[in-house]
This record gives sequence, C-alpha cells and structure tokens, in this order.
Amino acid sequence: MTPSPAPAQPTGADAQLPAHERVYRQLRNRILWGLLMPGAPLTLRGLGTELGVSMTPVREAVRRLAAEGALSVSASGRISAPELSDERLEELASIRALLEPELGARALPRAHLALIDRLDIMNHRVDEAIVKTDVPGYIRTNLEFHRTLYLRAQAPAMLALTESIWLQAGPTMRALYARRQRSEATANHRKILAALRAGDEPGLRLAIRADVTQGLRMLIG
Amino acid sequence: MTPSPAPAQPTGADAQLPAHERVYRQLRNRILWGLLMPGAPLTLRGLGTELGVSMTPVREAVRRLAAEGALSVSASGRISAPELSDERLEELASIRALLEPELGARALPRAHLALIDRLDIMNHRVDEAIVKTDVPGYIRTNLEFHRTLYLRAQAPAMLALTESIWLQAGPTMRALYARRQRSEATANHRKILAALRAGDEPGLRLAIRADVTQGLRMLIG
DNA sequence: AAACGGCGTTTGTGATCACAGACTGTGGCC
DNA sequence: GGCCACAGTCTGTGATCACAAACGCCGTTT
Repeated sequence: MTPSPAPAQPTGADAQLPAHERVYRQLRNRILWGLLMPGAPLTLRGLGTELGVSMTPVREAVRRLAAEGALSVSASGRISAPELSDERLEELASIRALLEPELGARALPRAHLALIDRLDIMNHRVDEAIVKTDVPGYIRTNLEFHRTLYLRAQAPAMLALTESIWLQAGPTMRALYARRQRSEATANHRKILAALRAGDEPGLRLAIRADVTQGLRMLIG
Repeated sequence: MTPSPAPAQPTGADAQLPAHERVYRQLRNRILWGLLMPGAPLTLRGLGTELGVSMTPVREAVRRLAAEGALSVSASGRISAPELSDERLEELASIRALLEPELGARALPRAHLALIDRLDIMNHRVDEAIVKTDVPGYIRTNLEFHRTLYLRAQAPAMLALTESIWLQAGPTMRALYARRQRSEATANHRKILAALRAGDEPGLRLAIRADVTQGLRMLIG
C-alpha cells in the first residue's frame, strides 16, 4: 500500500505533535517542493477536512506561513500561494546571492570529508531527479543539498532567513521549472564541492553565487 | 484624560482592522521598542483581556510573531520574549551588517534632498532621546531613521528580513542599552547622511556597517 | 535545611458556533 | 449581446467551551 500524501489520521512520530504543527509542516513542504501552483486558492475548511483537523489549527499554521511570506492572504482574508512579479523574483535571487555565499563561507572551516561525501551523494540524487524530469524531486533534493551544507555554518538565524526565501519562491520556481529544465545545476554543485575540498573560500562564494543566481535569473530573462 | 497605552476599545483608524491585526501591531511595537524584558512571560488570556479581545486573535498574533522570531514559545507552549545568547546576538549583528549596507546602496540613487532633510530631522530626534536617556525612544527613533532610508531601496523582501532581525533583537537591545548609553550613534548617522549627500556608495556602505556593528558589538564585549 | 510529593490553579489546545462580508452564478434589463 | 442586480453559498473572523498538561505553591519527609 502506497503512503497517502495527506493522512487524515496522524501517523508515526507526528502523532504526538500538536495539530497546528503538523498542518504547518505539511503545508510548508508542499510549498517548498513546488506542489502548489502560484495563485492557487486555499481554504481553512478545505485544508481542515483534508488533514483531519478543525479550522483552528489550520488558521494558526496559515498565519505562520503568511508571516514567512510562504502564503499570501488578500485584504478580504482569502488565502493563496503567492504570485511573484519578476522584480520580486530578482530581489529574492539577490538576497540568496547575499546570504548563501556567507553561509557557505562559514560552513567551510567546519566541513570535514564525511560531510562532503554526503553532499556528493545528495548531488547524485539531484542528477537522478533531473534525468527523470521530476521537478518537485529536483527542487527538494537541490534544497537538501544546500541546507545540509549551510547547517554546518552554525548560523541558525541566517539559515532561517534563507529558508524563508526558498519558501517564498517555492510555487513560482515550480511553475517556471516546469517549462525549462536545468542541467548545469549539478555542474555548479560540483564546483561547490571542489572548492569545499580545496578549502578555497573565494571560489566557494563564487560557485554558490553562480548556482543561486543562474537558477533564478535565467528563468526571468 | 491621558490616552491609555493599551485601549480596550479600538480607537481611530484601527477600528476597522481585524482584531488579530491590532493585537499583532500592538505586540510588535512593544517588542520592537524594547518595552518587553527578555524572558518576560506572556499569556494568551492576559493579553486578551488587556487588549479587549478573546484568546483566538491573540493566538494568531502570537503565532505570527513567533514565526518572525519576535517571540519564543517553549515546548509546552509557554510564550515569552526571547532571551538571546551572545553568539546569537553576534549573528544578528552580522546579518544586519550584510543586509543593511545593501539596502542603503540601493536607496542611494533614489535618495533626493527632501529625503535627506527628513533623515536629518529624524537624527535630531535620536539625539534628543539620547540626552533625555529615553531608551525606548532612542531605539524607536533610531529604527525609524534606518527604516525611512531603506524604504527607498524598493526592496520589500530585504526590508522585511531586516525588520525581522530588529524584532528578534528588540528585547535584548533594550536590556543592554539600559546599562550603557550610546552617543556615537548620531555621529555614525551623520556619516551616513554625508555619504548620501555625496553620492558615495562605498562610504555609505561603510558608514551603515559601522553604525550597525558598533551598536551591537560593543554591548557584548 | 533541602529535596520530594501532591494538589489546586493556570495555561495552551482544539472543536464548535454565530456572524458578516465577499464571491459566484443566474436571471432580468437596457 | 452585454451589463447590472440579486440571491445563495462560501469563507474568514472571533467568542466560547471542554480538556489535558504544566506550573507553582505548600506541606511533609529525610
């Protein structure tokens, strides 16, 4: 039996988590992995029945995600996945170009070989998702790659900001990636890994910056 | 009759805003202006009766602020103003040092004289708050100065991230500023204004960076 | 005197309900 | 044919309530 994408009953380790937390994670993953189309409308009651809870915890989860920019609520309170203008996308890209090289540079002195090997393996997963043209899979594994590296930076606030940016761009990224498929992503990742192995901070900053900006910039132009 | 600091009945323009929005703004300002001590406990019912609403809108506002890092909730759900470690404070300072010079640089080409004059006036207000040793007033006017400049950058996402950092540091800043009072803040601000008038981007970046890092760094060491 | 145990109180959580506003689609009118 | 008005439905909002867990206080014990 295949696992249901949205279990009405809490299963496994999630059983003891508060309902609003489960709803939050569920929605967050959908957004982050590009499973929601930009502008797609959501309703409190709909999400509640779908996830097997009442409106109350759903409201809290939605409010939380809206605060992170992951969802947008209209003046009248309607909830939807955000639609980003090109200027906004460029801004998000330049924020990534600002924060992520810094996170990489901070992770560099703490990145031992075991970590680099794990990143290498993750990069293979990114590759697989690309050849299978599995867009959500590509987005997910790509972000996992970056996140695993940045975790070593020991900078939780900076990482939280960065993930907030990913979240904001999630739905739009998906919609854009559906049109053009990237393959130079793994090339950039290989450059990142090489700089990591060499302990080359300027090279690492450059490689991360290239990876981040190429991904978004070429989707606009 | 003096205006109550926390009106139980919505007054003026706020009357038509949703209750959760009013609660959010009320709490946000208290945090941002350093009116809450780090670790100070808050309760949903307490805030509700104080602000004249039920628990429901308070819960949404608190959840939203917690998502921005402005409040911390324990594993058991207790709400309090966050207590930041020194490492965390340093991290927040370096994030400010990363984002704010960029915001300033983007605002620079759009900063006409009227704006600079307004900033000058605001800087006088900062000065007044300092000589009166009005700590919340100093924090508030100082942030107003920065915010007014950054608004010209036309980078809403970057500004939102920056304000989130201010929010996170709010209570701790207050607790630290209560001990030592800064006076070179206005000197840095004057350097910012001079660079703005001269159209000197590198100088502006440097001045903002100095203003931001001096404020926090010297409170730690 | 310090640590432990127990109980009353306080606190967050989640469900339910009444209500007002917004949206949808349908019909009639110009 | 296109535009507008109206009604029905859907949606978010906020209050209230029952409940379980956590906290704090106080008396007892070692």
